[in-house]
Amino acid sequence: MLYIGFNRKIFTMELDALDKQLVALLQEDCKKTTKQYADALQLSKTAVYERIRRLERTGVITGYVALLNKSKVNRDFTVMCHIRLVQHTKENVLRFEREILKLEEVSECFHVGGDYDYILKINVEDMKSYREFMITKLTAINNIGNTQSSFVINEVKNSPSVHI
Amino acid sequence: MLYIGFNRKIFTMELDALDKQLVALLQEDCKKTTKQYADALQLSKTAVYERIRRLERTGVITGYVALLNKSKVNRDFTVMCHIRLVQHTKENVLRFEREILKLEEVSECFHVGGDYDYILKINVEDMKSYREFMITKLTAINNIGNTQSSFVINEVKNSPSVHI
DNA sequence: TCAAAATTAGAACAATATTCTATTATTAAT
DNA sequence: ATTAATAATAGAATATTGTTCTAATTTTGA
Repeated sequence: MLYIGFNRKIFTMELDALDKQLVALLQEDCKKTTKQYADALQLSKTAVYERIRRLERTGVITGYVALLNKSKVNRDFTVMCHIRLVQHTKENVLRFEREILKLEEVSECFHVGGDYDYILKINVEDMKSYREFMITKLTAINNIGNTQSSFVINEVKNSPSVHI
Repeated sequence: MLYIGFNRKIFTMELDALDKQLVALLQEDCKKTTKQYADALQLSKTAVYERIRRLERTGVITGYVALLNKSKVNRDFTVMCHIRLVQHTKENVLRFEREILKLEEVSECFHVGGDYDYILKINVEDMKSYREFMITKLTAINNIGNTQSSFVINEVKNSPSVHI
């Protein structure tokens, strides 16, 4: 697979069945010992070690992070916020996205097609702090047309991993 | 902070400034050495080691995972799918959520208030596979009223971490 | 103010990651 | 199909880091 262009993917690394199994395990828990992954895959420590290094080197694995229980840190009030811009000039779009990146309450932000222009996931402590966030930070950004907030009643599933 | 009830949080663990710094570091990169975190926090290895263990033991940290570059594994076609149910009986809701949990293409699913009942994040290879997913898996679930798919044009921000 | 409990530092030890060498398997060209 | 070159693997050797231990220090609560 070959793409032309600047900063685009040049090729898709071929992952064999063992790589896929390994990636699945690492997406579940990246803190097991090499030996544990090796036993699961019926390979030697070295084989697994080299495969992980290759996945890192080729950019398949981008990092390793700790996950938190949001309720334990008082950030379990989640809102999906839909935003419509007034005007879609390139400058407006870029400036909006730049401003959003500064907001620590926003954990996800997607530019989408359809009814609204952006869908954001926002994590705060409670409704009061959401209101505060809205009036002092979000709507302070220029060029926002209107917003629609969908409050999360229940997190059915929330995983950073992708099935391959 | 104290709550009454079954399966609710009993107390919120008090995190001091060092804990918060540490959690922030671990959410960025959980594979550094204890010594590296210790240097950053101006603490000894043991102090950091014990703090991490406590964060794990008290459930603040729920796990450690590898993050992937979705484009490298051909799962960079992302769709935010809004779903309305026909009927909201308890059984219908539970059955719907149970079915959603089985779908590996769905990485996030939130039960929300507002215009729609559920907002899903779906990761597949391309539009063709999304169509396939829609007609064979998603709409095969009973009790779905209608859906609205917002295709992601650009991921402005997509992080599993929360700012505390 | 004092005793009890928790936190921390530094050393000692155990476990694991990483490197090295040799062997085996895979690939690509003839 | 054969062979040379390359890549992947296993097992041993080494280096690094995680984990435990002990003592000292700080914090907490009466």
